[in-house]
Amino acid sequence: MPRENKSRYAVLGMLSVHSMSGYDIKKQIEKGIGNFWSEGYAQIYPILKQLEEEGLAICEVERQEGKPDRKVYTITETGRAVFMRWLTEPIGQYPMRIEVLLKLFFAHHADPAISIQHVKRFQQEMEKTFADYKAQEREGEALMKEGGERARYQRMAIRFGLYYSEALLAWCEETITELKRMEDRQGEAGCKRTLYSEISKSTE
Amino acid sequence: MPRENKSRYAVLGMLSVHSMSGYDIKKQIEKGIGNFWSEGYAQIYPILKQLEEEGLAICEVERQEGKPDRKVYTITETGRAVFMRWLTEPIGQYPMRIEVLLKLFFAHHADPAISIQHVKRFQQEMEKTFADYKAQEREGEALMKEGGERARYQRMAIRFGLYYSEALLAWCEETITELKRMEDRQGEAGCKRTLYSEISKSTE
DNA sequence: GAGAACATGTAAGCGGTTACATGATTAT
DNA sequence: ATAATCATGTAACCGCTTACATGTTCTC
Repeated sequence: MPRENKSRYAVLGMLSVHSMSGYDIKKQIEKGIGNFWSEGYAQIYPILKQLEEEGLAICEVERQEGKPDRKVYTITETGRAVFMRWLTEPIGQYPMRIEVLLKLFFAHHADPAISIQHVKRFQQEMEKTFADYKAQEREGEALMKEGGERARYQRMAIRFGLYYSEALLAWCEETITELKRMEDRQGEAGCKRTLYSEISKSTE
Repeated sequence: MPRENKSRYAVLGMLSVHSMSGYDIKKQIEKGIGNFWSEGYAQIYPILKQLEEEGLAICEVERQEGKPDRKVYTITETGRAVFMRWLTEPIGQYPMRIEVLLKLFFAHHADPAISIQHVKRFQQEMEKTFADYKAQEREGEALMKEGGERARYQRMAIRFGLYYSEALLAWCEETITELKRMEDRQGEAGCKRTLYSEISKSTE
């Protein structure tokens, strides 16, 4: 089976909540699911056009003063049906590609200091991610009290992010500690690491 | 800047460890970094050809009896230099696309039972991932005692997987519990969920 | 006899990113 | 002045997956 286009469903999903323009969709994706999903205009606009052609959404032009026209898209019943079909379909497993790990896997070729840099950068990213999710959690709590069903589901996605980023922050600390230990040991031995020299290690 | 081809570096990385054929590379990637990286033959073979053309690897044909010929590739010094440049370059952040979360985010349109299915499937995947990493950890311990520097780095990647999958397994349990609670509450109220009906909730 | 493992590739086509193109208004 | 926000799009290009193509040997 040919793999299906998930971007379509992200766009359709946004339209299932509110009618909006391509520009809005981008903003909403960034705000709502930006931590685990992203779409560019170069994806969104062609998809919207296509959805209209297929009768899954209709488009109305909204004139504005002092601002460009907006093309507001509304999901149709067919659109909702198609979206629901995707929503109920079982998920497929996604292949991951984690660049830090790829570099770490081959890092014995280089100085540990290089790896420390990589992991620290990843750590910064995770800290940002964690903070984002925390902020979203606080925001979400207000909505939860209003008794929104939707807020409950969104909270689950946020909790995912919290579990995820917290765990990986712990990994970063552990790993940086270990890398520093390796760096020290190397310093003691007076060995400088290059691609072609393998340091001889004394088994402690 | 145009984004660079990471698959090239995965292949080059494998060659930096041992000379091998495209077939071997596939196997080694699956075995060694399969949990966080994957490449298909349709990537590997053209890359190898290209690497040879660029002088980053050389190819020797090895004749075998009863088996097809093997084209064994060996990394050149230029190849190592190019690989090292990538290895020392800072990592870029990767955009994630997690399908479960996308579905969960819009799941208020559907019955909680659907979400339970999705999360359970994800849970199964994570259990497999966790078991894989655990097995790799045990294997790795043997190598660690031999005092391999490389084994230390590989262990860090494995630890990443353990932190990662353990955290997400915890999330799965929490989420399934919550979803079941929502399912029960819905059953009590006698409401059936469709796209167009919003259930009214009594604030407890 | 069927299927897995060994071994190397190509072609088609979608998916996704980057860069380009345009143009008005508002805030610093 | 300069940058940011609002707003919509296109073109080119690469990455990556899927499917196709071929042929032998060994195992069940």
